[in-house]
Amino acid sequence: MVLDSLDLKIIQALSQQGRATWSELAERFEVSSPAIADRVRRLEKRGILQGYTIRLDAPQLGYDLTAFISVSLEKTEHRPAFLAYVESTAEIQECHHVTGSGDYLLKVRCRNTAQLEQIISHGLKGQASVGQTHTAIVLSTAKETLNLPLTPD
Amino acid sequence: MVLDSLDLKIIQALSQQGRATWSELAERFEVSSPAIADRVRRLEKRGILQGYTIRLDAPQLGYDLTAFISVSLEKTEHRPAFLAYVESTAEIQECHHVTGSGDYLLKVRCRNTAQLEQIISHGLKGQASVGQTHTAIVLSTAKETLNLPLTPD
DNA sequence: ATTGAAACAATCAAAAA
DNA sequence: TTTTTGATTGTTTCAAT
Repeated sequence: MVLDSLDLKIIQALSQQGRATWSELAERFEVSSPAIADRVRRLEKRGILQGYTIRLDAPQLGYDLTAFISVSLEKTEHRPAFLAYVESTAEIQECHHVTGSGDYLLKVRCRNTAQLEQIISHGLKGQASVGQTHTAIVLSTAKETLNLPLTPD
Repeated sequence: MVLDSLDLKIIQALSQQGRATWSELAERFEVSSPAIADRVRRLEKRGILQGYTIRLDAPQLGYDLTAFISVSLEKTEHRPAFLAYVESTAEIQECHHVTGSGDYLLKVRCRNTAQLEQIISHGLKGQASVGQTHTAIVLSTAKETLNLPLTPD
């Protein structure tokens, strides 16, 4: 089953205004609000719409430091322990298995360099599987969004 | 002006359930719903809570390919044109100025390798300022969240 | 920050496209 | 199967405290 143009318009609208009311969207797209509610419920059920969240200003919350850490794993048998560490560490926002020089690319948000050091030297290097790491500190962020380029007909 | 424990609890709750009703939060945190509404309005006004959005399943929407592209800029005078290109390209979800070998680290979501090639060979390499690029393809993603580790007292 | 009233939005069942 | 309508329920908002 495919997405029609109304589904895409709803997804696009909620990407920008995740708390838009069904009646707002109903008016904007010229359908009834139960129709919007139904579409959204179905998108949720299909797992396309996974949930609702907020965009935060990390620096205002004391998170002034963002870093990307490339991690090479040596002992592949300890990979589950590494992934469990990643899962349990709230400062690690993203963890991707990637091609290229490192095995995993981590996006980390932390309060300061002391906390970053803690994560690299104790958290990551403390994992039996972790070999080399390479850290790139974010100096500034020009763009950061979750939006996907959806093209409603 | 600082955040108190109720502010942090609201932020944390909305991070997980961005459409939670004020009355739900009011009951959970044992205050009235106008109190929740007021806190949220103030967090929005201060720019701490920047907005509401949704989490999408990118593969189900046809975005099967995620890549991180490290970009080196040569002619620094064309940097604004590069940033304008980044801004105008919906497939580029993130662009960070970073320390280390490349100047910028881009997170890109696209439909397939053909589209990735288009972005690298025409989009990026078409910019006067862009020198070398290094692309890491995401094989799988173990973690991907916007949440910050907030510690309510 | 709370209370209570008014305005508004979401949901459900029935029915129609 | 999906949408609309209209009634009901629940939520947000506002003024007063």
